[in-house]
Amino acid sequence: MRRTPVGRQTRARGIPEATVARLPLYLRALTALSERSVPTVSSEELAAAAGVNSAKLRKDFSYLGSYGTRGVGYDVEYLVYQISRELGLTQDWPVVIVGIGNLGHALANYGGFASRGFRVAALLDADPTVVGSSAAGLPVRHMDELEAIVESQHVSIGVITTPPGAAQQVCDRLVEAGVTSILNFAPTVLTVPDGVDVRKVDLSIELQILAFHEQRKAGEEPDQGRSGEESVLDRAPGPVRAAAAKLRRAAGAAKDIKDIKAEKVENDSERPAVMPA
Amino acid sequence: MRRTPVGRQTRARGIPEATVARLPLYLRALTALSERSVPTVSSEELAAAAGVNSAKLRKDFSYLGSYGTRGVGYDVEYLVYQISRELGLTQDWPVVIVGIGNLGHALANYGGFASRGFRVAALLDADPTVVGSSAAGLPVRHMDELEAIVESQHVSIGVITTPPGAAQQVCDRLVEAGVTSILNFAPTVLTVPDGVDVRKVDLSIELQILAFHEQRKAGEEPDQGRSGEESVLDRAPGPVRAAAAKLRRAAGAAKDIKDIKAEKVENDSERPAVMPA
DNA sequence: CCATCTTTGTGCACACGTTCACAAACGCAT
DNA sequence: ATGCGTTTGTGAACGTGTGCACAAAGATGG
Repeated sequence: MRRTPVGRQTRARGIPEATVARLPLYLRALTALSERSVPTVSSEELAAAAGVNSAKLRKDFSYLGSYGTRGVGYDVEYLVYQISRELGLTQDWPVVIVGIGNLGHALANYGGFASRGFRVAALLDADPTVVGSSAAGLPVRHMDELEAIVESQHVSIGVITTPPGAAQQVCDRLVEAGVTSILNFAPTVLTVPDGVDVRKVDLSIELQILAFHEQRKAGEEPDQGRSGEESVLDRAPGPVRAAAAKLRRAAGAAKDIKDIKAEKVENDSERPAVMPA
Repeated sequence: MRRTPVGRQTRARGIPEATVARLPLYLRALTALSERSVPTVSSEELAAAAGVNSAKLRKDFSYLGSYGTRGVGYDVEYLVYQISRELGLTQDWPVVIVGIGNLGHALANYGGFASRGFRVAALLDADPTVVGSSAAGLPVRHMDELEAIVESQHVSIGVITTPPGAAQQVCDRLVEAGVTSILNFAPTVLTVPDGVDVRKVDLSIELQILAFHEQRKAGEEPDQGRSGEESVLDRAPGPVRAAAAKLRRAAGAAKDIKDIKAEKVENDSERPAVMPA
C-alpha cells in the first residue's frame, strides 16, 4: 500500500477540484436567496453574491448538467438541491472532534456545523482532566472510546484539533478506526494511506501569506525596493556562487535564527555581502 | 476606484502564488531541522518533511534564487533566513482580532501566533458585555478604539472572527482605518477595495469538500453508482429540457429545501423524474 | 409566427501549476 | 588533476484553471 503525504485528487467523476471547492460558496449564496424566497437568479447576480466571475460560475454549473434556462437564469431551489446532492449533503455526516482545547471548544460550538448535514458524533480528548467536562452540550469522552464510536455511528470524517505533536498519532488511530476523511487544524503534515483525504486549515500559514503580500505592498512604494539584500553572489554563475555556498555552510552550522536576524539589520544597506558570514 | 470581491494577485515579483503558499510549509520543516541542529538537507528529504514532491520544492526555491549546493543540498539556517525574509517575517506584524467569541478566544490563545513575528496588538468586540473581560492575558477593548489602535500601532493585518452578519461592516471599518490585509473566519464573502488582500478560512466549506469526496468513495464501491438520480430530461437536448426547466420553475417557487429533500427519498429509484415536480 | 431581447452553455486561447528528466555543478577520493 | 557519485536548477511537456466572446436557446411582445 502506497502512502501519500497529501493526496490531491485528480478529477472526480469529471468535476474539477477547483469547481468542487466553489460549490459550497454557491450553495451558501443560493441558500440566502432561498430564504428571501427569490425564485430565480442569473449567473451574473449569483456570481456577484459568491464573489466569482459569471463565466466561471456558468462553467462550474455546466459540469453538473444543464440546470439553467436561457433568457431566465437558474431556479434557486432546484439548484440548491442539485448542489447539495452533488456535495453529498442530502445525507448526514457524523463527525468526531479530537482534541478539546480552545479550538476544539470553538468548533464544537460552531453553529454552521450542524446546519448542513454535519453532526458532531463525539468530542474526544486524551487528557483525563478534560474528559468528563462538556462542550456545547456534549460530554468530552476519552480517546479510548474512539474505535467504538466510529464503528457504531459510522463516522467517516474526523477533525483534529490536538497539539501538533499528537496529530499524526491521532490521525493514524482515526484511519485505523475507519475514518477516511480528515480535517486537520494542527500545524503538522499528516501522512495517510491512499484513499484517505486530508484537508488542512492552518492559521499560521494564512498569516504568513498575508505578510508576504503586505511586505510587497510596503516595498513597492519607495523606489529603492529591497536593494542590497539580494547578494550579487547568489545570482553570479560558476565558482563564485560555490564559494559563497561554502562560506554559508561553514558559518551557518554555528548560528541560530536570532543571530541571523540581528545580522540582517546590519546588512540592510546597499553593500553586497555573503549573507550569514 | 474599482472594487474587487476576492482579488487574486497575478504574480508578485515573479514568485508564483502557489509557491508563496508553500513557503510557510518549508519554513516550518526547516525550523524543525534547525532545532535538531541539522546543518544541511537535500531537496528530497525536505520535500518529504513538507509533504510535497522534490521537483516542486526545487522549482519553488529556484524562484528565490540559487540557494542550494549541488551534490550537497541546502544549508538549513541560511534557507530559514531567506524564506523568512521573503515572507516578511523578519519584521513584526501587529494584528488585531475582531470578534471575541469562542473562535476569537481560541485564536488569541493560539501559540503559533506570536511564534513567527505576529503579535496580537488588540482584541476587539462590539458587545459591551464582552468588552473589559480578558483573553490570553489581553483585555478585550471596544470596537470604537479600533481606529486609534490601528494608527498608533501601525496595524496592517486584521482577523475577523465575528458572526457572519457583522463581517462586512467590520471589514469596511478595518479597511477605512488603514488595514490592508484581512483574514476572514466568518462565512461571508467580503468585498474590499483594490489593494486590500483577503484570505478566508471556512470550516464549513472544508467539510463540504470532504463530504463530496467521501460520497464519491462510497458511491464507487457498488457498481450501480448514482443511477436514476440524474434525470434523463436534464441531459436531453432541445425543447424537452426547456419543458423540464419550466416545470421546475413552476414547482420550485412554492417549495423549500426540506420538501425537496423529502422528495429525494421517494425519487431514489430508477425512474427518471422531473426533479421537484 | 416572427422579431427582439436576455441569458445560458461552451469552444478556444491563454495563464498558471506540476512533473519529468537531464545537464551542469559540486564534493570527495585517489 | 581527474573521475565518480550526488544533488541542484531548469527547459520542456503536460495538465488544470480561467476568461473571452459568441452561438444557441428560450422568453416576451406584437
